[in-house]
Amino acid sequence: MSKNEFVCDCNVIHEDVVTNTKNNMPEEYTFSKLAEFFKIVGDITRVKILFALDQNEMCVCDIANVLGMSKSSISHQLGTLRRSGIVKCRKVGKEVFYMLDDEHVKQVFEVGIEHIEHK
Amino acid sequence: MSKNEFVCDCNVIHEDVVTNTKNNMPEEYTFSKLAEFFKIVGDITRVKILFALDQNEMCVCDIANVLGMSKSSISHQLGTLRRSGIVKCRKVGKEVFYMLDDEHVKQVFEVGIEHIEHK
DNA sequence: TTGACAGTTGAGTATGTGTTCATATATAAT
DNA sequence: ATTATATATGAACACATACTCAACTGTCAA
Repeated sequence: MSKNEFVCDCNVIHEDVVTNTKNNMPEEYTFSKLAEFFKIVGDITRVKILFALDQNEMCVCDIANVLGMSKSSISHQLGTLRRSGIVKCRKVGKEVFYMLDDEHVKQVFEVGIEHIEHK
Repeated sequence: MSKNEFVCDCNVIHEDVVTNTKNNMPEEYTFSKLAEFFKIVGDITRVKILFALDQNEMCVCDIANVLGMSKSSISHQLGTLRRSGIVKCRKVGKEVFYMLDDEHVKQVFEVGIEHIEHK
């Protein structure tokens, strides 16, 4: 217990780097939110939905047609996106129009596309 | 088969929007790459690793200590990050130093943090 | 050569997740 | 009221994935 105040099975190789980095790490909550956000975008169906909604607000049927998928599946994914605050909707009669909730989503696409084009 | 040339069980509500959006959609490969990239970043362990490597290049033991996790687990995740081209490494004796492979990763963090702070 | 150590890797397991199916809700039209 | 339609939702299934454990490779030191 003299030199191992860390909760893992490793020796500390570069103790100064480890200590400094530990001190600079944001709190768990920040990482959690960050990862959750990217995880939502990191699904091919949802990324397609977001791309479509970046062009037009659309109802569930429209999106299902654009992606060639079932309404149920799209509705589930829209629920996920809505609960994550990435998408919002307005109801008009029987139809529900979905749109992007956040202007950052466009920026997310740009960064991502820039990355994959850079490779 | 007269009005349903789409591969799903829905009626087309706004056919013009659907057709236009379909025409503007990038190819499957682009979406696939885009989603894959965000999926990799969208894990709390990997996002922590990337944040740490954004500050210093580090060996596996260092990262394991910073995150308080096992070397094996970190090594697995570093393999994933390396195979995705997000991280690269250099070997020095027994140690393997990992670093960010891509200058866009910093930008990804910025966009993500901006998003979660905006909420 | 032998032992110690940094790191990798495959198998196993537990958990998470995306889609489908069936059903429910809500609104509009007849 | 009844029917049709647009969407939502819970359960179930199939598949993916993050961690652990054990075994392995490669490098350094004695």
